[in-house]
Amino acid sequence: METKTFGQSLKEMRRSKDVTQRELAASVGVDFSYISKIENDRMPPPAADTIVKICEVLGVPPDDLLAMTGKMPTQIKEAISEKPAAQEFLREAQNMTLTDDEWGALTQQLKNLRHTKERNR
Amino acid sequence: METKTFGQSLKEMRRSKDVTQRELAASVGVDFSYISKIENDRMPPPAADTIVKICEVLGVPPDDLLAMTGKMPTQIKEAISEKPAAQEFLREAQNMTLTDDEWGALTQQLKNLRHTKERNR
DNA sequence: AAATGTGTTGACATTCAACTCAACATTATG
DNA sequence: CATAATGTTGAGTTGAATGTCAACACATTT
Repeated sequence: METKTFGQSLKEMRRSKDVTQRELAASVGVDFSYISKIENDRMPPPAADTIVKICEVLGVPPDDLLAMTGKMPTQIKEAISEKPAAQEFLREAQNMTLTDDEWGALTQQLKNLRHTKERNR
Repeated sequence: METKTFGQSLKEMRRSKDVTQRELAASVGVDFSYISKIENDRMPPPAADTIVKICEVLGVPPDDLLAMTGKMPTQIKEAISEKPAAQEFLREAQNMTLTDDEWGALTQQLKNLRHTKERNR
């Protein structure tokens, strides 16, 4: 399974929206040459927040690109930073080295959590 | 509820173990003046990995100090970076802005997850 | 072919976290 | 008090992340 690079993915996304590097760069607020380098994998992927902006401009969800880089948007990072309970959860999870399936199960339970609450109102 | 600062906590921990700043610094591998600044909150808390080392030297679990700083050890960060499933979970959790109680519930379910598995073996 | 739009490249700039170094101040001990 | 041990402070350093700028190349249109 040949996985696409970050740059390749971005280039495809941008072209599919019929946007030039300069247009994208201007909207995002970076230099257009930077977009070029990213698309050709001459530089590492941009900061998480920049990725989010790029995706906003292109009108696509940032999840895929973010996942490729292993970066987390500032917003999410901060939310976790402020929550000791969340950190404890993560440390536990780390200790247990969860599988993807197990993470999936937890995501499901996350949703159930709220649904249960709804029912209890 | 007057919460202790990071520096205050560290200073107490260190003194309770009867260790000097220089001793601690040497064992951890930083300059002793840095320890001083941290203890007096003249500088922000050190990197997560340094906090962990400090706690190892002092023989205490790093969890409390880490929680105060909102930082995550490299090891944990990397583990998450490599797990898209974990990132998806975190994004979901972020969208839902979980309460501490809800995080607690999830931590509990995290443990159940494994217990269930054990039973199923 | 000239001008214009678009993409690429190399060198350099900026910012920030996380420290170090040298000097001085304070506290404890003989 | 003298000396050593310990702690404090201000200025500077270092490396990584995240870009910018200027120059050039290529492709397209007029």
